[in-house]
Amino acid sequence: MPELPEVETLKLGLQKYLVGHKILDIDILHPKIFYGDKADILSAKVTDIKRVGKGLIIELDNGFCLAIHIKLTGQLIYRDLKTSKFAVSKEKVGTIPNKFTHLIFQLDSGAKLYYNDQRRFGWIKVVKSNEVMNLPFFKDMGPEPSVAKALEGRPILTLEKFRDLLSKSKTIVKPLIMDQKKIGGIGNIYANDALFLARIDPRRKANSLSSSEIKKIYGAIHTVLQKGLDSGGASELTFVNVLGQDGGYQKHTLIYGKRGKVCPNCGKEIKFVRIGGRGTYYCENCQK
DNA sequence: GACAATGTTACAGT
DNA sequence: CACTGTAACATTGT
Repeated sequence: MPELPEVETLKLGLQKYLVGHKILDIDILHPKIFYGDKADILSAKVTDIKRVGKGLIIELDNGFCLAIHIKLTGQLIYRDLKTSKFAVSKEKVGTIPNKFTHLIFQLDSGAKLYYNDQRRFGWIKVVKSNEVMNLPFFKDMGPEPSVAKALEGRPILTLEKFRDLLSKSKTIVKPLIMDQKKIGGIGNIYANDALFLARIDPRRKANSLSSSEIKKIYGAIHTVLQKGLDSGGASELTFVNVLGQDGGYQKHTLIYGKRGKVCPNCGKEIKFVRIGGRGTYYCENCQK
């Protein structure tokens, strides 16, 4: 997914194009994706879009909201008279709607919001606005790196909190920073790149890291997330922005995905191992 | 065919 | 309770 920079990219796009629109109807082509009663939101108007970690919230003006998680392969694509003229990513979207389109939100003035999802892991839930943070995925979400604005009131990942978290955990550092209950928003691409940038071996135990190493990782996390955001996200699998266009970070990863290639820092071969079930790339020479 | 893929959760085991 | 590993969800690409 869509990790924090990708979801933030979507959020900004939805804010620009969706706010002010009324939801007239929802075509549910695949029921597994949609939870709740669509009658609760018909003719409601979108007032704002929020982000909680890798989750999205579409706020409505009738006391309800839509909580969204696009998991690995979800897409939210907005089309109206104007944006229909923009070309969508030929490779990641093709035509719209397509065989992976599972929900179509019919908006006023003929605008539409499409939810596509190749693997159908994602979900969209109708929830009362004042209960949305009770959803397990949102309730347990850890503090947010401060590169992008999250929902008001969400805790921020300060260096002190980060230091406290790492120094008290016996877990391996890479799965720890990817644990959404510990930190909201970091996934496999940015975890790999942040640890490479900080020159830390992803297999290190968190509580073995020195104070200055922790500070380096903290800085590196913010640097790579910001870079991801500046590139409009990473379109490694199927991610596209709200206009259906590719992001650029996948072309600029530091080490993620470079299996069999050489380290950009020292030229030695990049190692690939599995840590916590996830593909992990690192340079034995540079990351200690 | 085998294996891997930006995520999350449930469960079994240590 | 803390932590690790595995499978599951479904599909595509190498």
